[in-house]
Amino acid sequence: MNAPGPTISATCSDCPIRHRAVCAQCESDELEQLEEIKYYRSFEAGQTIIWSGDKMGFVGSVVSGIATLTQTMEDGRTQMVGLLLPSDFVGRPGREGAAYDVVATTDIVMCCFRKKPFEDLMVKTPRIAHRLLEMTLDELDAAREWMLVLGRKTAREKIASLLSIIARRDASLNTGGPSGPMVFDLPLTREAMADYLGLTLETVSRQMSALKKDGVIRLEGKRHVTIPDMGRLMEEAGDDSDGGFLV
Amino acid sequence: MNAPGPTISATCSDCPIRHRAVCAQCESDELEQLEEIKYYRSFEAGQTIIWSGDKMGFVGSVVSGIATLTQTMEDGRTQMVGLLLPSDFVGRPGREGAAYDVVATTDIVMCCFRKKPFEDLMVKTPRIAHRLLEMTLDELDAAREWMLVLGRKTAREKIASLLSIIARRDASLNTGGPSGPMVFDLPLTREAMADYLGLTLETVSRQMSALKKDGVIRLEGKRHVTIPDMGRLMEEAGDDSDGGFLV
DNA sequence: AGACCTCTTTGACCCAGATCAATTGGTACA
DNA sequence: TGTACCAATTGATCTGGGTCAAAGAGGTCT
Repeated sequence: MNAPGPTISATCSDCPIRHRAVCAQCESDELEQLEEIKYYRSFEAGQTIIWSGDKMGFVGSVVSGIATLTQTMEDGRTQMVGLLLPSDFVGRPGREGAAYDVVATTDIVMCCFRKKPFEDLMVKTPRIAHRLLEMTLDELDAAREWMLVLGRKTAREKIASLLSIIARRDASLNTGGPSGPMVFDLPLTREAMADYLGLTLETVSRQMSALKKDGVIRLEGKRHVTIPDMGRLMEEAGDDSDGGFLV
Repeated sequence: MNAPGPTISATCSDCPIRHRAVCAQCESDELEQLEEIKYYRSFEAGQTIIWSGDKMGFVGSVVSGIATLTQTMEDGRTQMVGLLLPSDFVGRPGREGAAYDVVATTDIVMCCFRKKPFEDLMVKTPRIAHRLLEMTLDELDAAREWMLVLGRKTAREKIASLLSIIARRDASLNTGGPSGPMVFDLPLTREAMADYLGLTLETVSRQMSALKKDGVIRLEGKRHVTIPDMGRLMEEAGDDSDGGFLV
């Protein structure tokens, strides 16, 4: 697909692998070993990184950019089943094939580990295995939280839920706490939002307009969003507990 | 809640823990150690086994009966996020609180391990940790498969999807292969089915009647189901690949 | 500047599934 | 044998979101 990304100069110290993904609590010698089998790859917006059913040669995490996990029915209906933001992990150690398409939504850089050596390392260092279990449990929680969104929320609540997730993730990476207005650029087209939420793009557009009219969000251009009152948004989303869900 | 189940005479040899859950590939001395911290509990139909937010003192797997994982919004809307059939595992090693309610749908017997000793054992025996990672990845796949059902399928397809899951799970436990008609008892009320599928109970009832009228299923009484042609049911479900999804 | 993109918004209409309500059937209990 | 209770069915009507169609709003290329 793509040559190891020579375009970026990232070193492990700015690679999110350090603070959120695999080696969060690793000892330095374990980090060392991860370093040795690490490499970078970059993909352009729109490119499919992994096709469902393909065998995956690597695992890794997102350094910059956005990707999505998508499932498609034969007649073309698609449902996004996961959103990969910087520092999120992709891959199924111990599994052969991919279960869904992974598609780059923006230009994206990934920090990869070849699968075989990674699995070997995992066997030798239980700490990495435990960390992976933890990450997988997080993803499972997020997936189940999302099942509630898909199954029971209205279109307006769905949009609000998605915005609040993106806002929180964005904030935790860039700025300080969630006090005061939050500002971010939507990394998704209306169509991608629709695929995530089980809606049509027209409904997404209408509900965005409605939330704007009601002052819940402010929009400059199509993508630049300001959220004056995060609490208000979360009420709209139907989860009043500021409950920590994580995508 | 309940005393360790003296009502059952199960020994580990008939406990599903052996063939599908934690110790599937364990050595005998590891099994030995699991035996030591194992105990049984039983719950009555309708009883809540664990409340969302409670701290959970145990992990375990279902020996007999059915339980569900359920999420509830403040206004009472509920979404079932998982179905626990015999041999399924519950619990989040390394996590404090439960993320959702676990409710016994029928009378149920569980094979439990106290959490602390189980976690200790997990640290000592990487094989158990790996087995857990595998199980969690399975659950994640199932959850994401279900996201497609919730987000993109019609009511009829949803019902067919649920029936085909239950039929396959049931068959793999009781009879031989999936050839010839399949027969089973629905372990869920129409309301529970609705909560699983993001529908109302009336819609579930109507679609069950429609599938019956069209000869896709046969019904005796309210719960006893015969599926004359499994392939037909799977077409109705919208997944034509006989794809292995596992609840 | 104009032609051509792709993404987005908005309007008009329709329908699958929700809602409200009445009826049926089974079974437990007195 | 009646009444009380629950799960399930079925009917009538309403509505949120889908569908189809037309425009607007930035971009980019020549």
